[in-house]
Amino acid sequence: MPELPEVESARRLVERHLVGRCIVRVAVVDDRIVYAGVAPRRFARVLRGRRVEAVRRRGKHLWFELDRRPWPAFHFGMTGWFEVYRCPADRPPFWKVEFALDNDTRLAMPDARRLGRIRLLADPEHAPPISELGFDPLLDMPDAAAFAAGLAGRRAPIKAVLLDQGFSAGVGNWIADEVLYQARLAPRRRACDLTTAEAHRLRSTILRVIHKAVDLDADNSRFPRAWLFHHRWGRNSDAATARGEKIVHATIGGRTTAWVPAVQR
DNA sequence: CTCAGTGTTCAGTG
DNA sequence: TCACTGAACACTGA
Repeated sequence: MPELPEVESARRLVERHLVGRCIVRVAVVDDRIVYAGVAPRRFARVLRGRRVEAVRRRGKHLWFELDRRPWPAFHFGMTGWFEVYRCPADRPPFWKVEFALDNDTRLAMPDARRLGRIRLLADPEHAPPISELGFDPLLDMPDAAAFAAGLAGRRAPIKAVLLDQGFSAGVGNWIADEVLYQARLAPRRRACDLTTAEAHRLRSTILRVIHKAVDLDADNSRFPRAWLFHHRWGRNSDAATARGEKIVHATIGGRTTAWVPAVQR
């Protein structure tokens, strides 16, 4: 599920259903991996009875503002997400936490692979890991000059830099590939070797792709057909874009990378 | 049975 | 110290 658009979609879901409501019960599972730095039982005890005042996001991290600190913070890893329902029987498999609200609504976070994290922090925005994030393209994208300056100090492949959450928070594997395809940049190019014009093109492409995905509520079935997204999955050798361009798969920045050599330079 | 995967962290290297 | 790379983490589904 979780890159910036999916997490923003989850944020809006929770905002619709939880803001202004009180948490009457918190159910937890005893999972010391997903719960990071807090015992699940304490997490439940501290949050019961609190009122939700706002839901915030930065990069792939999301947290609740409550009427009293500390506040819960969530990261979805690869397989986490939020589900809202009313009937207790609809509690999803692999759930890690379930909040019951004062209007019979329930919110659960399932995470099959357990790479997600649930924290309890006095000030999530100003504590690691959120405080160590770089810019968020939706919240505080730097201007063109500052963006180019950021790339100039990096010798790693541009793909690896985009994946670095300390550079661009919220960009994950498919967004990085999509943006490089649409900006016509080869993923192995060193970030510091991009020209000013290429850096500016990359910056505006990041904005365009992320805004579009968010506008579509991260529903990938509605992403434009011309996007690489629909054609990149599976490392099959006959993969091609909608325009018939050959897609190549490689490992760059430690992740599977799909790109189109005929278009990306 | 094997392996890849919409992610992050940390040890090791230069 | 910094930047970067690759393995580890943990588990499902193809």
